[in-house]
Amino acid sequence: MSTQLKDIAEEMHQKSMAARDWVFQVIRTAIIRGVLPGGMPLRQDEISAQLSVSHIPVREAFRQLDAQGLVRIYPNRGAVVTKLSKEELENAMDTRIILEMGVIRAAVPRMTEECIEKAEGFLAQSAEENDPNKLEDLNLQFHFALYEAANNPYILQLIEQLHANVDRYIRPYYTPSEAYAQNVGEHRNLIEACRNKDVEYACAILRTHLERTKVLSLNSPLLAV
Amino acid sequence: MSTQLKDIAEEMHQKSMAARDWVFQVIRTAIIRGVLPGGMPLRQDEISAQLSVSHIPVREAFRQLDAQGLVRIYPNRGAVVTKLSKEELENAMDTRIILEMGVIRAAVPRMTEECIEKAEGFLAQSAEENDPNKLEDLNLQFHFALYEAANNPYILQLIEQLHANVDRYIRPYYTPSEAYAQNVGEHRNLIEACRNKDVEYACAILRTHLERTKVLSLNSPLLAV
DNA sequence: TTCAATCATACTGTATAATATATGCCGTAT
DNA sequence: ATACGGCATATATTATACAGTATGATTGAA
Repeated sequence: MSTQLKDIAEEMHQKSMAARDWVFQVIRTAIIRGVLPGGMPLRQDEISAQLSVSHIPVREAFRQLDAQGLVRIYPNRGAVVTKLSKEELENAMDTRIILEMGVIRAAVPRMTEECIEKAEGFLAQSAEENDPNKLEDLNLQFHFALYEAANNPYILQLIEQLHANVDRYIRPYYTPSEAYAQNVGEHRNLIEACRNKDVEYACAILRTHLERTKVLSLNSPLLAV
Repeated sequence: MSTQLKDIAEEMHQKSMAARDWVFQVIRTAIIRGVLPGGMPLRQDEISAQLSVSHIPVREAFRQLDAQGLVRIYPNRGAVVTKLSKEELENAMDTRIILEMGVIRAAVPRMTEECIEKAEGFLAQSAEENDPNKLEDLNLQFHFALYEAANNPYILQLIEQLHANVDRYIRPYYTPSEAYAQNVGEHRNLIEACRNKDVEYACAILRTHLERTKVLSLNSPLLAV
């Protein structure tokens, strides 16, 4: 685990970034990718030693991670990587469906050809990609390219945050498979509906897509008992 | 301002609570109530002196407040109470509408008589209350009593967080007035729709209610230019 | 007036220490 | 055997002091 965390640390090492933000991003990425598994205790001294910072920025990073639901801080006992129960994941996915259905409804009427072509670009890239991490990123970028037309940064940020919480349980399915192929087909249909400004059809496709993703994710072995 | 912040500090000082959580709640309440107005810089030394803690828990509280959108941290410059622009408030209110419409749709079919009576209780209390702060709390409790039937704590927490962000701009209207009387009427209708398990009617009432609140809030003089 | 150097202020992070709390162990009492 | 209360240890939490640094304002000269 130690070496993997440091790898991510190297990868995240941008210039002119405050230590706390850097620590935050390193841990966040590690959690999303599953490098730090759900239920794992994060000891501040250990993290601060591994990342060569003091425990102060680590505490602040924990605090922000807690606010975003990626870790949970137990008072006087430290931070633990969040491990969702089946009910909690179901709640999160239901919330995600509500948000994404709401945003697509607002987005379709305002969709420009530029948006659509951007989304098509990500879809094309994902056809040539095999790395599951990259595939998941491309999937997210595809959806967000469409959602951006809604012109509501606030809700996009909520969706992104929600995505970070459930990604771990979906990621295993983002690999060449029957389920994945079905995803690609749905994405193509979604683009066509957007291009035709067919709000109801776009909503129907997206709902089917998200409901299927929800069912898949609920079978994840990573869920808490 | 100093004295008022200390008043809230006293009020919040209940059971043994970690300093950071205490600081967080004090500042959060002060912001929601408008005691700390939008745009006001929060200097960590000043806050820590006023609340008799060191700057460490204050920084952590700032971090959490930032994650919840109540303050914005400018790197190396400190925290400033968030002041929404008209566009940002509109985005937040649109998001709120999407979330609350989604949750009421899930809640109505599962609504028990117990839920409804609980909501009616809050409604009755608000008829005898004049303090705007208390009225706003009762309003929130009324809505949440109904939403709880959806059995989705995750989305409730999102709605609560969103509410904390927009409350300031709505609070001025929670005072005996024509607009407020209209609110009460809408609330009564909403309860009847819930009792009849009339999902579509409940959604329609709530949408009207929220859209009206949105329009009202957009007239707030507290908005950023 | 304009631009650049300087300065003051406050944030950011480190190091260290003191305090508080949780947990497990052990012994005693019921 | 179980329950309760101390005790030791590990860790979190906070305080304090201090060094480093970014930012905005000010100053002063061209």
